[in-house]
Amino acid sequence: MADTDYKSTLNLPDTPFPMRGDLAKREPAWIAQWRERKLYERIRQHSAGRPKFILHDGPPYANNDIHVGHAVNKILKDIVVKSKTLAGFDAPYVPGWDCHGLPIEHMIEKKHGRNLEPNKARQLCRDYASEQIERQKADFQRLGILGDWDNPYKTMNFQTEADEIRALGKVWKQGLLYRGLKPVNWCIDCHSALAEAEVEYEDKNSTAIDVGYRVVDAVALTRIFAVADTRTPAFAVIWTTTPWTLPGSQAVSVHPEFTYALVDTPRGCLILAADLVEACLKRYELTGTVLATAPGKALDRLALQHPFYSRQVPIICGDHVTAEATGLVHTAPAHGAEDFDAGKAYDLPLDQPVGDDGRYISSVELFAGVNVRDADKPILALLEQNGVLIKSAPLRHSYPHCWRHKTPIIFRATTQWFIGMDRKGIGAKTLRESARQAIADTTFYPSWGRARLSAMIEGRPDWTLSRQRNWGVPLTFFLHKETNEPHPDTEALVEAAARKVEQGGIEAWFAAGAEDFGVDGSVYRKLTDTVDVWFDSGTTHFSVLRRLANGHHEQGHPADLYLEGSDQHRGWFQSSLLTGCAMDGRAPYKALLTHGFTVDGQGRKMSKSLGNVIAPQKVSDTLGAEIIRLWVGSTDYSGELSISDEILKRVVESYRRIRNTLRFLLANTADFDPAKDLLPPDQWLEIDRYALAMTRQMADACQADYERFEFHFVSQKLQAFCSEDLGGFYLDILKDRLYTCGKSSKPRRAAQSALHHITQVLLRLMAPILSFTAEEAWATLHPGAEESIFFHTWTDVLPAQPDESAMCAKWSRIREIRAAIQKRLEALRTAGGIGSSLQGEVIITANQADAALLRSLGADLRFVTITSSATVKEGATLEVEAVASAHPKCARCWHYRADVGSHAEHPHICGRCVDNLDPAGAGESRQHA
RNA sequence: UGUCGGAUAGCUCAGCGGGAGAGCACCCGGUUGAUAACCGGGAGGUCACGCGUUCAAAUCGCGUUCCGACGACCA
Repeated sequence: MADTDYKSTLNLPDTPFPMRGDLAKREPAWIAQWRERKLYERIRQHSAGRPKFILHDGPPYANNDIHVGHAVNKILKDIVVKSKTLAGFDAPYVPGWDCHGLPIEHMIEKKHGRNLEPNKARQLCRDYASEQIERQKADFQRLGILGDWDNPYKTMNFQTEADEIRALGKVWKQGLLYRGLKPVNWCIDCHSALAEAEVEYEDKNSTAIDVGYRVVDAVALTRIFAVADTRTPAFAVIWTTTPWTLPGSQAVSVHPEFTYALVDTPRGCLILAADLVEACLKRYELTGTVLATAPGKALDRLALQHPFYSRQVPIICGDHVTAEATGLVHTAPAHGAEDFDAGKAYDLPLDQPVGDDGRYISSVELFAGVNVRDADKPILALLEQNGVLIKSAPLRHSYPHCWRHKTPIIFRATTQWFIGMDRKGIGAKTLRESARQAIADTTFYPSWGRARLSAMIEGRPDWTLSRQRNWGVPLTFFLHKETNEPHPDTEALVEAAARKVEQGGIEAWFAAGAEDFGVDGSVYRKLTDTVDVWFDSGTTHFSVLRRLANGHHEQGHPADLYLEGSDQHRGWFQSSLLTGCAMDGRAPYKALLTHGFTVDGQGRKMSKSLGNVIAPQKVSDTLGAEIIRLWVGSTDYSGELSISDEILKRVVESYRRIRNTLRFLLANTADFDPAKDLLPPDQWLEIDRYALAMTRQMADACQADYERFEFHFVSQKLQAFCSEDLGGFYLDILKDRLYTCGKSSKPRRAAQSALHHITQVLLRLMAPILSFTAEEAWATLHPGAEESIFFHTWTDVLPAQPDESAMCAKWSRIREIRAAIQKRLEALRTAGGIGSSLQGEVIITANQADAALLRSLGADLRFVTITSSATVKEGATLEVEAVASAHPKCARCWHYRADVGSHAEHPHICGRCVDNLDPAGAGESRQHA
């Protein structure tokens, strides 16, 4: 036989599983196949009857295409659901969408104008939301997210709208809902009140002004300050950054405990907080002398002249006044929460000078029709003209903005519906108290989420629930036209409204008249307000989770997990908590998991102007969705998630390693039929059993990582396992046995048995993250079958071995010694002594224990070291001698052996190859490696 | 301005009181029977900075800087 012919006698790897994934091109076909074969439904069937794990989807808002943040969120959810499925749970996933609310209504207004007939507007909103949902849905599915995509929940489904009305009824029944007049966050562009969750702080340029309110009663002033006379007019000086609130000014507040000074200046006598006199005078560029001081409470009710109206306003006392600026605060009850409270205490008029559109109403002298945004200039001019503008200066400060419009909001007193935080509800506890308890009963991943949510609940004001908009679920109440009291049959009427909405959607409520509910329309009026859209998603635990087996879904309540970005502590986590506590006295979730936001490689936010935006659609189309999945799965999401082209490139490299390891496993078990060829571990070689032990430990650790939702540890472990334990050790050593031993020989079948188990475990462990690849490999293992990795669990795969820990200890030491050997061989190689390590022979000197360890491997030691000969000597310290073999190279197994040529029939191969080639013989015998 | 979180190799991340690590990238070499793969070796970090506690600190404490989240600054 010629040298080259021996190659055909080897068992070389063979598999259709390609080395390159070609992911971007092939993934869509997988997704199509999953849909056709109804993979999600079939997983449901396979997991029927198992304990449930309910991840309740936080609904993304049905507007705009998805960005990386969406991708991160959905992929994390998908990893959770899939890992729970593999862990032996029945873990359904029903994606949802948040459909009502201003942003959509605004889009429609932009497109079709503001004066649409309300029902027409609602129809357009509905259609628009549906379109957006379809776009987002396609992108989510493209990421490999498995779920009930044909039956998602939408907050605009009639059923869901109706159930939200029922939820509202429940909150009302608990006595937590009330109607009240008070200043709320108001967005001029929205024409609507905003909830806390819709307000964000941004820097704004304002004009900060110091305004003098002339003291009307000079006699009273001299009495208060115990001075003889103030020859000049006296002014109480206030400082404000919102000149537009001055038309609403009804008082000037001082702190009762502060000391105030009467300061004689060229501008007249100024009343300022004593501690701030110096700073103020400097700011005003004035000189002055303090004539006298008096406590704030002595100024109480001193009459002042409004800076440009004829009315007089009093000085009042309030603890909200701080020792800043002048120490006096102008007070407009319609424009601030504290002002409102102070106004209430002093029975001040609650005039509302600003209308819905942000313009002063017609009764406002001098400024009727002026938008508050344009009011600074005329007001300043007027103050100047009246000689009461003491100072004005631009100021850049942080100011509340509408989170949708990014425009500054105003405070404006309006009549709204609120959910009271401190009203007694279930169990005679206030909502705040229930929420506090519910937070204590919730598990947080990571743990600091608890402190964050608590702090928010402690500090938050009542929930402003009503909106004066069209595209939202209505507050289905009837109020008495004179008393504004709700109808006595409110509970029944809410249910009647819910039924109507169940049939015809929210449109049905708006279309109906009071008489349609048997209510006397001459006495009661039907509300047309809608609820804050946060109430929609905040009640999905009721409208979606509670709807057991009624719709397409059978879900559970409370949910096991809510998983959202950290912004949802003030959003969905909180709105759901409050409605849960209001309705059930508990949170609708058992645990909360939160992830950070996505930033670029330098830690900067993604923005179009920076050009650092990474679109998930683009990554899917170039590198493949699998790469985004692996990126998510290998990032610590508790902080920020960095993504950039370079980072993605690294992820691709890391993916290749795992994929190729898989390919090797598949290629070397292609001829292996576990039904016929699988050997039990006690018939394996020692190193195979060690490989099994390693795999088991790795699997245990990964499963624990999944359990704690720490997926990046899983990715890290899989990567390290493939590289170090398999590629760099076990598989490298195994090649000789797999290739050169008889195809069906016991040593080879033992190796394949181990590889079979490793493959099974590896695929299960990677499947939640690398779903496309795991399914592709699974299909390779089960050609033509209606199979899926997700029909299986990872709980019962690996046989346990009794001596695992001893075995691992032993082989760890062997690997350490092996590293020393490789170092020595490398030196020999660099010196030109050898090329391949098989060209080398090693003599290992080791202490007694190590020597015993190595000798226990017998003749198989040379296979572990991948040399042609390895012998052991006992000595004091570990030393390795490596030399080039003097023997000829076996043409078949490439080992350099003395017995090459000793068989006449096979003059170019070694003894064991001769044995392995003998069809009648037993083949070579191996015990250890 | 407050609270919390983070700062370890080019990248992603471990380590959390006693040797500074892994994977990927990089350099060198081997192999050509995992081959647009695989194996070996190497280089690369004053573990943000400073001060403390300790026999010993990346690891504990305090402070500083930077980054981030969340509050507040609404009058």
